[in-house]
Amino acid sequence: MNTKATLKNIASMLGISISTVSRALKDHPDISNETKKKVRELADLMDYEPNAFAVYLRTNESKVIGLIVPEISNYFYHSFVAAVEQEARKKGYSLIILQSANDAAVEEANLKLCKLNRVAGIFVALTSETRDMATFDRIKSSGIPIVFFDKVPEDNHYVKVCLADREVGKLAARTIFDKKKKKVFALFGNPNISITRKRKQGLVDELKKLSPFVEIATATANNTEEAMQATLDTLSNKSKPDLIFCMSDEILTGTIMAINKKGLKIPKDIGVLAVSNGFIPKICNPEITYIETSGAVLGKKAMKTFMEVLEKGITKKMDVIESKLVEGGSI
Amino acid sequence: MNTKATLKNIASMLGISISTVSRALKDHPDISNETKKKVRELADLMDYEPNAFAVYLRTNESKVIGLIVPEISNYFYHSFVAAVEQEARKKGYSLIILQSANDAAVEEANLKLCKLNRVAGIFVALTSETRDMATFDRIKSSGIPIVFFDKVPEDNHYVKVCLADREVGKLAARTIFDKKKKKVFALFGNPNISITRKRKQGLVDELKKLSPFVEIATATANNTEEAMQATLDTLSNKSKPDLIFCMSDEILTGTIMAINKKGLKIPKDIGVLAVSNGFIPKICNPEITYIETSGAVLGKKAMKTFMEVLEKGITKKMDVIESKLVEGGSI
DNA sequence: TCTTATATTGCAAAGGTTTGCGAAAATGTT
DNA sequence: AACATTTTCGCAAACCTTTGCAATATAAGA
Repeated sequence: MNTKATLKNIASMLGISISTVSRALKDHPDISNETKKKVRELADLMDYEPNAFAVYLRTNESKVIGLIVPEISNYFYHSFVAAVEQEARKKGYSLIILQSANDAAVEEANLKLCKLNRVAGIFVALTSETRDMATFDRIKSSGIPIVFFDKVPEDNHYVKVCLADREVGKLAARTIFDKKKKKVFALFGNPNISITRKRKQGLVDELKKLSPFVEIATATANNTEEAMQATLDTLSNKSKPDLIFCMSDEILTGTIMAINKKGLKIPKDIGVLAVSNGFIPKICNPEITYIETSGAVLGKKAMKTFMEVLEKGITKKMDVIESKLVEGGSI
Repeated sequence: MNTKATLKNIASMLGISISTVSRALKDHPDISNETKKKVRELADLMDYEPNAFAVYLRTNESKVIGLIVPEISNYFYHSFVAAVEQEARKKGYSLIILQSANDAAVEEANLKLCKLNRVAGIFVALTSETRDMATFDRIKSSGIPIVFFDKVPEDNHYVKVCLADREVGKLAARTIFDKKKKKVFALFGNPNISITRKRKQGLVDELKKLSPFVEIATATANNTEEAMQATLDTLSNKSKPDLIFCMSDEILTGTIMAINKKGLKIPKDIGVLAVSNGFIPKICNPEITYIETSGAVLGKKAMKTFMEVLEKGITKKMDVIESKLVEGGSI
């Protein structure tokens, strides 16, 4: 390994001072063109890159964003992550990605890690176990902006970017009503998280409002496996529902497996309506009708909000993404 | 914000020197238990965390790993990412995740970013466009270990972790032969990457060896869309194949969509055999028979290899993961 | 020629940590 | 009591960059 490419080495090789080199490289007006040229040439030759750690240490501004999700390998989140990564790069940021494995303790450890890495900001989707927001509050008050997305806290003194969850529920209700379904089995995720409650409320309330004659049964499942089991149970009843509503891709996956296992045909034997980003619905036959929730769109919005927070020092805000119905052939 | 939690502040508050505080916190034998206790208590109280950047600057050892994939939101990779993240955390590392969007230029930019962030090491799955390994070589010779996974370079002077691609092809061939299929349409990904070539070779050669009577046609597709189109074209021929082999989940997705569009039934009208991590095969009806390739397993292996490289300074190595057949009902 | 303004450059401190080495204090040994 | 050991701690340099301010050189003006 040759001499390391540092300001110091460049300076000594050129017989000028470190500060001159530093300024030359950032095109500071104080430096003569001649010197700039010399410096740039040698810097290029040596493949100089400023030491990000030293820069941070001096400027106290890191260009890394922490991103904490319950699980990356999950339907919605990886498209969110992909979008954020892309947007972040455009702004010169990189991403440190952490998974909380739906465990509040791991989530806390991850927060620590973010703090330790002095990230410029943190994006978080809460676990369903998260009760205590104290750590978040501490970090926030230590000056690191936090943007919550998707699984957000209910209090409104945070910066949040999420889906119009209640509207999602309502839209589902209206679809069910329009399609004249009479007996609905609605399957939700973990009841602790706010999006579950909101989607459920939206669905149930709106459905009641639209018609007193639609029967609705609800259940919750924490993962695909449970969703499959719950669906199997329901389908074994003497009086089957005529439509199953699935709150998420995770749930939908389990439901589809169950329906397949039972040998039932969609939509002849049973209808399916899901909330999804569309990937799974589109590989089914017939395609599943779904209410679209795009991780990519949410990701872009989240990054935009983050930049605003950074620039304007906002501490509370709630951005909401609208959803729309995408018709397949499953109802 | 109170006084910042730094060694300096702790030292001055306790009336001792910075070095004593530093050593006390890492349980250095030179320091008396009494002092250690005092220091620890105040440090806890102040919520002290060492400044990672300063530590790095001093020690030249960062605890961040760079991970570059063509796309996160893709079938195989996000489970790989998830696994690596988990293993990395156990070892005290965090992950910076970058996407190369299957663009060699972006890949290069990402490499730069890794270098700039002085990562401890880099995991890379090459894009199908990557021709020039010069940047990789430069980084490697600058002392940053690189572990290639899945889409690896062919030269054997790199550290690689990959699937037994040729074996995957052979296993597919044996399966096809066992199931007595006569007319195979094999759909592969981008022909530039080595795994495509290897899988194809394995399949074609083995099939020839097993029986001269099996007809095989091959095609390539760069994405789901192209795979669907290619499948549609084949299925429109007067003489349909009796089995379609899909090299990856991406391809499989397109093929399934095409089969659905055509209204064909699996396995009655056509058989399907895929290489997959199992997720998509399991939500199909009937479940698709596939040769398993687990991103999670590969991820664990990659992390293990990385630690070896770090500790023993290995510069060339090739780890291979075996695969097995998982029977569904699609053949 | 002397002053004043302008264009260039260098000095040095700061940011927080680690660590080799030397200093001081405590303890042990005759 | 004099010396040797051991225990405990502090000094200061180094890692690399940024930046306010001072310094020097050059050009312009009188």
